[in-house]
This record gives sequence, C-alpha cells and structure tokens, in this order.
Amino acid sequence: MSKSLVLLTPADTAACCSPLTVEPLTMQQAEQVAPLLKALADPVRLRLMSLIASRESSEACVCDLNDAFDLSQPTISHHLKVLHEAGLVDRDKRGVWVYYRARTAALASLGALVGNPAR
Amino acid sequence: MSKSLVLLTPADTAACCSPLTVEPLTMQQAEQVAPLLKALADPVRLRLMSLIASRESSEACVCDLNDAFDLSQPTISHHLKVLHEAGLVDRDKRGVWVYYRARTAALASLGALVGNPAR
DNA sequence: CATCTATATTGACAGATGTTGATGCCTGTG
DNA sequence: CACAGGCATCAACATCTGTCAATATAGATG
Repeated sequence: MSKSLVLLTPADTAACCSPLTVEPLTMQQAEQVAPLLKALADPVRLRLMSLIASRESSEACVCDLNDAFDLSQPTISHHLKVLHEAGLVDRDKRGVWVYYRARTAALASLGALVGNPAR
Repeated sequence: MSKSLVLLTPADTAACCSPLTVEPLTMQQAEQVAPLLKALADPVRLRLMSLIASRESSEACVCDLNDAFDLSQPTISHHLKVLHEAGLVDRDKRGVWVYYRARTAALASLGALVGNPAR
C-alpha cells in the first residue's frame, strides 16, 4: 500500500469554475479554490512546489528538499503536509524515503482559473 | 490626477520566472511571487477579483462590490486595498465613486507561472 | 533486539490576518 | 457654508500561521 490511493482532494475542485476573467465566482466556488492558492501562497511552499514539479518525474525526495532550505526539518515536513492536504502533491513512501509528486493536472486547472489561457 | 500613475508594483514581478513545472524558483523569486498568490488566496478577495475581472471593462465600482458580500464596508475596502497593493488591480476615483480595474496582464502571467499553458 | 536514519507529530510562541464599529476625508448638492 | 453619501483609515480583537526544539514512529541493518 505504498502508492497512495487516488481519492477526491481539494485540488479536484480547481476545475470547478471558469477563469476569473470570464465569469464571477460564487462565494462557494471561491471558498473551494482559495485553499489551493493559500497552499501556494507561501514562499517556501511555492518553491517546494517548483522543486517537485520541475523534476522530470514530477517527484522529489524529502531528503533532497530539506537540503534546499535553511529551515528545520519539521518546518519542511509541515509545508509538505499543507501542500499534500490541499491536494497539490501526492505522497509516496518507498522504503525509508518519502517522495512527493506534483499533481500537474491540479496546477494546470488552477493556473487556467487565475490567468486565462488567453486564447 | 484621478488616473493612477503606472508605477512598478509587485505584480510586475509575476513574469519573473518560468512556470513551476519547468524550472525551480530561487528563494528570491518565490518571495516575489508569493505575495501575489497570497492576495488571491482569500475567498473574499478571489471573488472580488472575479467580480472585477469578469466585467467587460475589467472594472467595477466599489458600490457594486459592497453589495455582493455580507460583510461590512471597511472589510471590503481592506480587501480591495490588499489586491491593489499586490498590484492586481488599479484604483481610479471618478467623482464620488471609486473603480477598481483588473490588471489582466498580471493575472495572465501569474496563471502561466502556476499552471503552464502546456505548450 | 538494539540501533541508526528518515520523516512525522506535538507543543509552544511570536507575528500576521480577517473582521468590525467608530471616525475621518472627499465630493457633489442644496 | 452645511450637509449627506461613498469610501478609507484607525484601533481593537480573536484567530490563524510559520517556525523551532523535543519527541515519536517506522523501516533498515547489524
């Protein structure tokens, strides 16, 4: 059971609405999407996300991520948890190491919501 | 002097970097971009932004925006200020009324950074 | 089993954030 | 000039957030 099950997460709600420039969000929609933005709206988490998502496999080991920051290990662990609970990354324990994988689909729909693909 | 001057705002830093899925952000880049996401990462502000950006003229009067929420007028004023200071909206006082206009270019580059147009 | 290593959880704390009522500042109008 | 209405600012408050040291957990290894 090392592969995490594909369950419904907050990130799945990113595709709930048309881009900001197209149609106003209902309060309910805004409350669904805001947590995703909040998860990214921290310098450390934003960089964590970029470090994970820019890998060829879209995944990175915590051991590598820890070294990329001048922060304590619990702090990084906390930020990864926030990203995971928002549904922006999947968690996969392999042996002693834990890998986080970017949910690129969630990122894509979130990006489409914020900045219209302009086409 | 009703038209707000076009000055350098935080939003201008959104185009600072390649998409998250392409290249990792430096800490400095992350610290530049995160405030933009933070400005949008509140349900009220996200909906405010959508209410403004989805208008044909990309602008809306505060008087209309106030009515769209079940919140006090100072609260809406506060959120609009946050969006403005992030550089996501421009402020334009016309007579007694104040209009906020979406910086669609800023939204576009922010969206492109989060979710790569994948092409 | 004892131990080491990688990661998560807990508890605590300072600082940031969202909200409101009261108040101030403009601007148009009588 | 006095007043009314639209919006911003202020002061105060409860709540949330980022951070770390200490500790727990879980897997590998001797």
